[in-house]
Amino acid sequence: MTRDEIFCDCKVIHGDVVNRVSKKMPNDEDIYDLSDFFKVLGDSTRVKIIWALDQNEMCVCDIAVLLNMTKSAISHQLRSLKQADLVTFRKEGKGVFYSLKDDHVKDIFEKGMEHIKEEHNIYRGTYNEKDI
Amino acid sequence: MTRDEIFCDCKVIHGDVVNRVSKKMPNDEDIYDLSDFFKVLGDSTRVKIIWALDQNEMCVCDIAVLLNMTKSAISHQLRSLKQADLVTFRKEGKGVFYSLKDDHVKDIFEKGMEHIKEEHNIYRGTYNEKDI
DNA sequence: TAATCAGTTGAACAACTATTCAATTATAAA
DNA sequence: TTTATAATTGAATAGTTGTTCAACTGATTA
Repeated sequence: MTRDEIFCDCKVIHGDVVNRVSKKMPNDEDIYDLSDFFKVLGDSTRVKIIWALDQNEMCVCDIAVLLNMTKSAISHQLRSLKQADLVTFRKEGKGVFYSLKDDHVKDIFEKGMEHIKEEHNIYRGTYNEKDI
Repeated sequence: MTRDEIFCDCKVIHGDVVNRVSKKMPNDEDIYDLSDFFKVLGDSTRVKIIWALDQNEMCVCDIAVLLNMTKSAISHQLRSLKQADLVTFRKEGKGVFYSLKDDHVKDIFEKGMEHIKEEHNIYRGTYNEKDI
């Protein structure tokens, strides 16, 4: 009994493909880590914070004013970014100064922007949407 | 009246930094597009689908069996991926075969994996995996 | 000491989202 | 035609998440 007959309302057409791909799939832990990582980047507030910190280290108040949000909201988001190892911080007097931890994110942002800009170009040129 | 005195319970310490960074910030539309793009990648099911389609084009049934999920659930997720212009499809008989639309995602996944693996290395020493 | 400000935290709430379920469409074969 | 399978769709639901609010900690200063 092969993988493609286990359950579900499918008579799989390409059991060979499924089996081959199945063996090459990353383990679940890596999948979850990866999607969790992108989940952190999937919020406009956090994207803004990352973008800002890429320009300059900033304290919570600075970010709050920059984004026109409360210190509490910013602090909560910084906690997520800290847990995801995207930002680090140093304390100075009453203030806490945050900064980016490494530059992987910058590369990823650039790639993401490329993707977005290309989609824009597609729509401006030939449009082909929903023609089923 | 400068940016840093508008509102909020902060006496901003670094108004100069805030103003400078503020001018360099991307416009809101780009920020939202970027975070929406990452939001699509921020789900383990969609990550698995993308990873699978990077190996081979597959029909909905194939993916459903591979991930041990219902066709309906897969179809819903494929819709998200389609809307985000990450996948495309071709019809053949009763089946619909999906495949990756471009290779931006592959680059981004690799960068993301690098980030994750580096975090692991912090905890487990400096062992570095380089196969592929 | 008391007062002030930067920042954090937890609970509550509203908004969002992934999956399930049932119904439906579409193509192919009997 | 009828039957069967692939795939899609919409509604409902359970789980997740971002922000607000209030209370709190800790460092600085009067």
